[in-house]
Amino acid sequence: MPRTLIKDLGKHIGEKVKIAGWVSVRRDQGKLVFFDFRDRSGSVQGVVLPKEELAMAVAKDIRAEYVVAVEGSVGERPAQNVNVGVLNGNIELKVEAMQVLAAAESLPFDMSLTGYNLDLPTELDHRALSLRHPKVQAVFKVQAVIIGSFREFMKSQDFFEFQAPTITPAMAEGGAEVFEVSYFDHKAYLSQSPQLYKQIVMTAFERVFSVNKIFRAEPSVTTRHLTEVVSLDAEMGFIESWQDVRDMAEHCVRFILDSVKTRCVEELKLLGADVPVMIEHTPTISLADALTKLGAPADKDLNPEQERRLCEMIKQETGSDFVFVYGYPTKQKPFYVYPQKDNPAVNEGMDLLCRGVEWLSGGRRINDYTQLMDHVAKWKMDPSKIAMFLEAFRYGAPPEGGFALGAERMTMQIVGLKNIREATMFPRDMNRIDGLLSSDEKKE
RNA sequence: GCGGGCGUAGCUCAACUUGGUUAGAGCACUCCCCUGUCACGGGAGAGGUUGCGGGUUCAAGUCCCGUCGCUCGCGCCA
Repeated sequence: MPRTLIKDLGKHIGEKVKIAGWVSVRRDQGKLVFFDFRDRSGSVQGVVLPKEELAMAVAKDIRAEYVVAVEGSVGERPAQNVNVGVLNGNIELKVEAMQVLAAAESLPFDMSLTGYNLDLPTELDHRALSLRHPKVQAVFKVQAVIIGSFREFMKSQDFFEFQAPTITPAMAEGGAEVFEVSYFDHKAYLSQSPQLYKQIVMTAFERVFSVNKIFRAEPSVTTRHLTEVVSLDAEMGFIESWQDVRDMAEHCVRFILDSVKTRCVEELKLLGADVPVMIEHTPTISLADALTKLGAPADKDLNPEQERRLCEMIKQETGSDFVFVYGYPTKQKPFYVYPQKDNPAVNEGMDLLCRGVEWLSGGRRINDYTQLMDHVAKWKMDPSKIAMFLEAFRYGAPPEGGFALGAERMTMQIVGLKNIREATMFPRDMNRIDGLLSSDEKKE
């Protein structure tokens, strides 16, 4: 008999079916035994009646997370036992035969829907198991929709998808620390950003995007930093100003939020998620104005506490959970960021903040080769280390800009998690690569 | 790197403030009971070097010092 998916059982009332999946829980009533069965499509209650002696004999030994194949008939539940508003709440599988496909040892923690409550280190130490919990699965289903709808949106805007390299030479883009790789007889580095590559590819394909892992060797242990993250990158030519980049970024984020709201209804409900509000025109404020608003010294960047306060103020004034901040000190940002024409000390870089956390950064880039070389010199960079990048601009590059989104940070904030590690299936940080590094031997 | 918090059963937590018989509970586990349960219910049982080391004391899970680990905040970082 072919396998029927659990979500389709409602179409087979009165029929004999076969399902296969995991046992979420057994409720033993003595003469009656109930199960919740689960497969990739959903859950259903099974009941083993006393007359099914063979099935009952098997059922008595089955515990949570056993993998089973079950044959039986789909029946409507007695009226008083219907669960309204739940998948298969009106039906149950009357078990006639059960086969154990794989046994499971007793679980190291409470996997029940109501009792699941783990400290983060325990959740991560047992990732293979915690990944089976509906609430954990919901987080990663939302994340898959975020990344998928980023792709969908960029393609709808005629952006070309390319694969950025992970192994890079020493480009010294400045900023973040990089991981060194032993590369045959040489040193190479893990990419901390596809920035220069996406600009190169832009000069050939005009509008480009990439979805790839980036790596940062920062000694940061915070609730919003990882050493390995998914970066959603976009770059576009023929802009007139940085506002064109902002508008594209805003449409992109709006599309992603709308996709999640329509495609992840059950997941958001299960997680009790409060999706951030994006209003018609996202408030946009210069860094200088933001600092004035906060009563902060004029020459600094926003610290985390100020980012939170700014977001709270904007939320109160406009109802928006998002705010664009633009115009950063030119010297404090990478060499490729475009300085304002009338005030070159300030650039056309921008960030998108949401509820105190940075979701996106981007802006306009320098496309004029002479100006670029001038910055390379001022930033004391070695042109031979970024020769490929410079070549793209030496031979004609349009006015351009782009942005990058952090997929894990978006996931974290959309579903309302406190720690980015919960929004990452296999998080890497200073203390952990799957297991805790402190339990390994240190390298000499 | 700096500062705070925490470390008790497989998991989540009590007991610590004010040191005092045998360190408790829920879930999980083992056994028993239950014909309509809703990630059940009832009964019994097993499960602990209180992270580790030292100190104070008649007596330390509890107070002190050290150490290791985790965690939160800052810094760094986008």
